[in-house]
Amino acid sequence: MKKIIPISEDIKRTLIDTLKKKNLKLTRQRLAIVEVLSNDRSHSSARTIFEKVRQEVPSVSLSTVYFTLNLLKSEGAIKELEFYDRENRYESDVREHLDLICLGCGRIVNYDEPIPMLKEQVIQKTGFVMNRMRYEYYGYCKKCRPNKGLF
Amino acid sequence: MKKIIPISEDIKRTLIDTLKKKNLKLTRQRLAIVEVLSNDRSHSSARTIFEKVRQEVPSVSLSTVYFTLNLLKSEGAIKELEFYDRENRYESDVREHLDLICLGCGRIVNYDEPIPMLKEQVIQKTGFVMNRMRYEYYGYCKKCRPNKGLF
DNA sequence: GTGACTGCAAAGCTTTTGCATTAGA
DNA sequence: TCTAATGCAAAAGCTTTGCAGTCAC
Repeated sequence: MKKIIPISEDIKRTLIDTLKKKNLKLTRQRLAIVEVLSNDRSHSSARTIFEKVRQEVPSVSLSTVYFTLNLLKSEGAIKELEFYDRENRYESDVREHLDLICLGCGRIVNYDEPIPMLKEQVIQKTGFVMNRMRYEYYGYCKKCRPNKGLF
Repeated sequence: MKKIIPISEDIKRTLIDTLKKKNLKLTRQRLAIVEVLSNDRSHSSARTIFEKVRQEVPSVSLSTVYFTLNLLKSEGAIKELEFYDRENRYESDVREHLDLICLGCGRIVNYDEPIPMLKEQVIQKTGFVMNRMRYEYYGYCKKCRPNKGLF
């Protein structure tokens, strides 16, 4: 019987394996960053990740955080998202999904239901080959909606 | 018989009407910015728009360009997109569409075929009400693909 | 005429870089 | 040991802001 592994453990393992596979060092800083990333469902910014990592490794620097995030990003192990509030956000769940971005509270929630893919259609009509996608809806979540009216 | 209006004229009119409706002044700088935006199919950055406007109004400043772009953005007349090369891009075609972003040549092309909307589905399952969407595919266009292989 | 707009310079933020020091394998 | 990774400070790039002068209405 297959043991059920929580998604965060799964992600953590993927991130560590990514580093190991490339013979990259598993430093305390990197392990702490991986820990934060894999437990984070809220699409944190580099600064937020830095603050959290600092609780574990007080001496960590922002440049180390950026360096590691770029490393993981270039290996495709995490996704980077630019948003309209100027700070980039990072997420460790690289499965294809729609992000719901609340303009009220700023929260970003994954919509995990399957979404229709246009891959085939696009390549046929335009010759454009997709590597990676980004689907985002900007609007208001259930909690913030009452303050804003329905539309 | 309805006269056929090129889309850029249409957009130009919309942008100017937006300004007029809000009692905003139609300065030389703003008119030049509107002109550039409405003729631009390439999702220009603020700097690029600035360079183009400068040909018409040599004294224009970057801050004026940013100020005006933010004005039009806050009125919903243009869209701002953050991309992975650090400069934001602006587009005046606010109709819903998929952007195809080539990682080779950097070009951004609109995919104008209809795309399935999940609006109803999302609001039903999550209570999230969408205002604005963003669909993007990152990959390689027909021209750049040969250098990169199919996948 | 008057308040909104402009242009300049300077500041603000996020992200990157250079380099001496440190530490993982 | 030996090289990659770290941390610091400084730089780089994009965007915003403060303010005095200017211009559209």
